Amino acid sequence: MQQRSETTRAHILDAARKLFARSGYESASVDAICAEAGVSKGAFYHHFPTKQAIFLQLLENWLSGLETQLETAREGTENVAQVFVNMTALIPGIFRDADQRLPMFLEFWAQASRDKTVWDATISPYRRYRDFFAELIEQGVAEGTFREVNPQIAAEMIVSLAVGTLLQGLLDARGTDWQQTAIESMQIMMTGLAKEQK
Amino acid sequence: MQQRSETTRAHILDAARKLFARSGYESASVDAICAEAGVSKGAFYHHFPTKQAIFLQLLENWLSGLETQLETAREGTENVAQVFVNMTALIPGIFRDADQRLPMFLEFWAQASRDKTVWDATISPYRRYRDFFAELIEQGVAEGTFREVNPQIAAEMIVSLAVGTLLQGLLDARGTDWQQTAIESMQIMMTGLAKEQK
DNA sequence: AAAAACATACCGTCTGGTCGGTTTTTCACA
DNA sequence: TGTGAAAAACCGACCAGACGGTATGTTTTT
Repeated sequence: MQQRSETTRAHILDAARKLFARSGYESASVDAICAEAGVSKGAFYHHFPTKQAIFLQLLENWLSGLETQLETAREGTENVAQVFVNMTALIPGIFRDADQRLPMFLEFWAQASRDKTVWDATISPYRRYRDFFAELIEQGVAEGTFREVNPQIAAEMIVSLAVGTLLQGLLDARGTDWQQTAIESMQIMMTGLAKEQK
Repeated sequence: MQQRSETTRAHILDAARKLFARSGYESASVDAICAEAGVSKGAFYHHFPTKQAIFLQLLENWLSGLETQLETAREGTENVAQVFVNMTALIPGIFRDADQRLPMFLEFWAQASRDKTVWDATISPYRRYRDFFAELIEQGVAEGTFREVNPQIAAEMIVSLAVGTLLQGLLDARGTDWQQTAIESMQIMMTGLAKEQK
C-alpha cells in the first residue's frame, strides 16, 4: 500500500501551510518545513519538485475548497434570497479559517501579480467565483428581486466586499466584530441592489 | 548644503520602491537597490539602518499621501454628496498609481499581519481612513441623506470596497474597466445607504 | 529483486550587514 | 574671503550564515 507515502505528503503539506502562514513564503525555508513535518529533505523533494510546487498545491487546495462551499450554498435553492441567507451562514467558518490562511493568501496575490504560473493558478478559480455571483445576480434580476444592474459589475462588487472585509478582519483582528460587519455590509449592498424598497 | 545627501536618499527610496514593486520585498536585494539607485552599499547604510527601515519609510510616505488626498476631497464642501463626487474624481489617479504600488501594498499587509513594527505603522493611518469615512457617514445621517446606519460599519464597508476593488484591478488588470466598476459599486452602495429612494 | 520512499551530507550561490578607508561638504576662525 | 580640520557622505571589499536544490546511499514496500 502507498499509505506511508500519502501520510508523509500530507504532513509536508500541513507543515508548509503552517509555516507559510507564520513566516511567509520566502522566510519559510524548506529545511524548516521538513523539520516541522518530521521528515527529511529527501522526502520533501521526492514528493515535490520545487518549493513553488508545494505553494501551488496549497493554493489549488484552498481555492477549490472555497468553490465547493459556494456551490453548496446554492444547492437546492430556488430563489436568490435563499442563497444569500445560506452564504451568511458560511461566514463564521470562513472567518475562522481566515486567520490561518489569509497571510498566505496575500502572498499568493503578491506573487500572482508578478509570476505567470501563480497568476494562472489564481485567476481561473477567481473568475469562476465572479461568474458564480454574476449568474446569481442575473437570476435575481430575472426573478424581479434586483434592479436592472449589470450582473458582472455587481458580481465584482460582491467579491470586492468579501475580499476587503476579510483583509480588514485579518489586519485589525481585535478592533471590531467583523462577522457583524460582513453581514451588515451585505445587507446594505442588498438594499442597494433591491428593486423595491420597503 | 546637504543637497547631495538628499538627492542620494531620494534616489535610494525611488529605486527601492521600483524594485519592491517589481520583485517583492524579499527578492529585491540591497545590492540591487543600490545598483538601481547608482550608489554604493555604504551610502545605503549611511541613510537607512536596515532594509526594513526603507520599507517602513515607503509605507509612511504612501499612506500619508493617500490621507492628504482624502482630506483634500472634503475641503470646502458642505454636504456629504459633494464629498463623494469629489472622491469619484480621485479614482482615475488612484488606479494609475495602483499598478506601481499595489504589489508592495500586499507585502505591507502580509508583513503587518506578522511583524509588530510594520503592523503599528500600517494600522494607525488605516484607522484614520476609517474614522474619516465614519465621520462622513455620521454627517450624512445628521443631514438626512443617509438612513440610520452604524457609521463605523458603513465606514468599514467603504474601505473594504475600495481595497477589494483595487486588489481585483491589480490581479485582473485587463479583464474589466475597473474605474467603471468602482464608480458603479459606489453608486449601489450609496443607494443602499440613502434614506429616500427615487 | 525491483522500485518506491526516505535519509543525509554536501554544494554553489546569494543575502543583509560590517568595516576601514576615501572623498566631499561644512564651518569656525584668521 | 581664504583655509584647514572636523564631520558628514560615500565607497567597495569582505563575511558568516542561510538558502534551494542535488547526489548518493539506505530502508521499506511491492
